[in-house]
Amino acid sequence: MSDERAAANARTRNRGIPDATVARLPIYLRALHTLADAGQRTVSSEELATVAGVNSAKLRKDLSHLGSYGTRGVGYDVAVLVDTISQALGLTQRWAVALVGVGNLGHALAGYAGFASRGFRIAALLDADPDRVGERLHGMVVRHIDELPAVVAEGSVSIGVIATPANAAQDVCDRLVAVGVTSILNFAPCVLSVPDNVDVRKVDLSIELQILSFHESRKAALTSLPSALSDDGEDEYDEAVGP
Amino acid sequence: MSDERAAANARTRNRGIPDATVARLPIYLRALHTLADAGQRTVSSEELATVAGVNSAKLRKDLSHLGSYGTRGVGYDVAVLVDTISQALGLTQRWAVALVGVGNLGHALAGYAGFASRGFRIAALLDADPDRVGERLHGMVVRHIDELPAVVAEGSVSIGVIATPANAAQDVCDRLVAVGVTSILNFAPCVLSVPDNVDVRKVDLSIELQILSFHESRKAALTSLPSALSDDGEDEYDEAVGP
DNA sequence: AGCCGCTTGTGAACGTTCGCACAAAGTCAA
DNA sequence: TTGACTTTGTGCGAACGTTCACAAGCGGCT
Ligand SMILES: NC(=O)c1ccc[n+]([C@@H]2O[C@H](COP(=O)([O-])OP(=O)(O)OC[C@H]3O[C@@H](n4cnc5c(N)ncnc54)[C@H](O)[C@@H]3O)[C@@H](O)[C@H]2O)c1
Ligand SMILES: NC(=O)c1ccc[n+]([C@@H]2O[C@H](COP(=O)([O-])OP(=O)(O)OC[C@H]3O[C@@H](n4cnc5c(N)ncnc54)[C@H](O)[C@@H]3O)[C@@H](O)[C@H]2O)c1
Repeated sequence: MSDERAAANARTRNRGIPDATVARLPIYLRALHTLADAGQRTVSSEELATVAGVNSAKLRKDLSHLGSYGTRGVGYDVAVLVDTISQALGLTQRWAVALVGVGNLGHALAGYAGFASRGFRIAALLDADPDRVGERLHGMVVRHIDELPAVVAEGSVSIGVIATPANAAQDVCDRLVAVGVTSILNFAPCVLSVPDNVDVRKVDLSIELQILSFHESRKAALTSLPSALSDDGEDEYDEAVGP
Repeated sequence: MSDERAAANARTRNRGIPDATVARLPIYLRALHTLADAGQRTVSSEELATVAGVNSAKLRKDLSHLGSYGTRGVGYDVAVLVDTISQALGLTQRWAVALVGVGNLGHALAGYAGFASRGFRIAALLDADPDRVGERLHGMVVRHIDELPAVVAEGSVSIGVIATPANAAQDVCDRLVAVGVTSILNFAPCVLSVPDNVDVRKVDLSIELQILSFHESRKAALTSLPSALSDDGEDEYDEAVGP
């Protein structure tokens, strides 16, 4: 082994699987399910990479973090890979999710089939509005946010989804954390403050649109200006392009 | 097996502002709006970084890509920074957006105030279902997807949002590209294939949940293992935004 | 004016991610 | 068994991103 350095390096901050890889595993899993449904038994890294929209070397390196499950000259067994990735992502168990905020977005989320088709179960719908509490929705009854402790205890909830307005999100977040939720998915456009042991991920539509806007205006500038737009970050203070 | 490396390969060209920075500019912008609403005139990198949930050195480096707009010993003028970032993101113009797929999610998106409050305008709602076409929704009428060419031409639409089922997404995407849309936000859980000049961003709820699942199961494993309490969580935490 | 404390802007070190290129390891046919 | 062929798994350098640390610059105070 020439892994002295690698071992020392890994020991410094060993997380096992790189973040970038973890973020892609669900994409591979989805692609594999598609292939499995089409009856395909094995798949090469080249083919799977194409379906998943990534480079094949990257795919192989990603999978190598999970172990060595391929067969050289053949490829990967689709079923084995599905199991392996599911295992790595912790999808062998069914996670219970509490959805807080049953407004416009919350209604859509509550009925989203993609929750159940992956290993997630909506354990409860919660809202603060008395008019909403008691509403029947997709076989569930909306309960009051004050019932959160009971709901979490009953359902072994460890994941919370926040779909409230931004000004309520931190309060809801604090309540979730207080009752033991350690993973939060936040749809509200705000930064949440949580303890170190709690993971937060956010989905923000308007951030995505603004990123598209950046590229779009860059493209528009390129079509009208033939010269390359180059910024050397030196002492020149060149104002950005206008519309 | 035609075009797989399309997107990743094309973005090798130097763009001036790093991708990671562009992705954070909207967060800074939101934080700045909050501060401005609270009447604050200037802000230090330390304070703004705290509100935005990032490291202050990172914030300063990000802003330095836009030019030198701070005053040493004082900080940044909030209004100037809002203008500068808005300019950089191309938000000085109002982008027209076409929303395709007015189902559960589409209904929520159509009514989303966050569209308009940033510089985006929903120019049209489109669906393929004859029963949905003609429906009035938030002051707009749902039109048939076949009217897309007319809709795009009328409204100067350059951004498309796809909220159809996954099996229709590629077809809708192709139609959007065919009529000149060059930025697409995709909510369907699938990989879209587009020409090099088209940008695609995706929002995928179930990927986010699966990433949370990974960390959650990692945490569960740690509580039963006595050794090696290394830091696992790597998230954005720190302060929240104001009222 | 001169000093002092504060904050920006950035060089440099470090960490992470990417993708090429290729040896190793397998299949398959004869 | 051998050899042709296919595909994995990974070493490596480059590109990208993050963080530290501090000189340079600014405002205010004496
Ligand atoms: N609608 C969209 O398409 C969309 C898209 C992206 C992001 N978002 C964000 O998602 C969030 C919800 O959006 P929406 O359109 O559903 O808003 P909404 O106003 O329709 O729904 C919000 C719901 O949260 C409930 N609520 C308020 N305070 C609460 C509290 N303290 N505890 C529990 N519930 C509480 C309200 O009673 C309401 O039912 C917002 O932050 C919005 O910015 C919405
Ligand atoms: N509902 C959610 O909370 C949620 C969350 C995340 C992702 N998604 C994804 O968003 C997409 C939409 O979800 P939904 O729950 O709104 O589904 P939905 O079935 O309620 O709505 C889909 C809409 O798309 C329309 N449509 C179908 N084919 C079309 C075509 N070729 N052209 C134009 N319109 C077409 C349908 O008529 C329907 O109105 C799905 O891909 C889903 O996986 C939904």
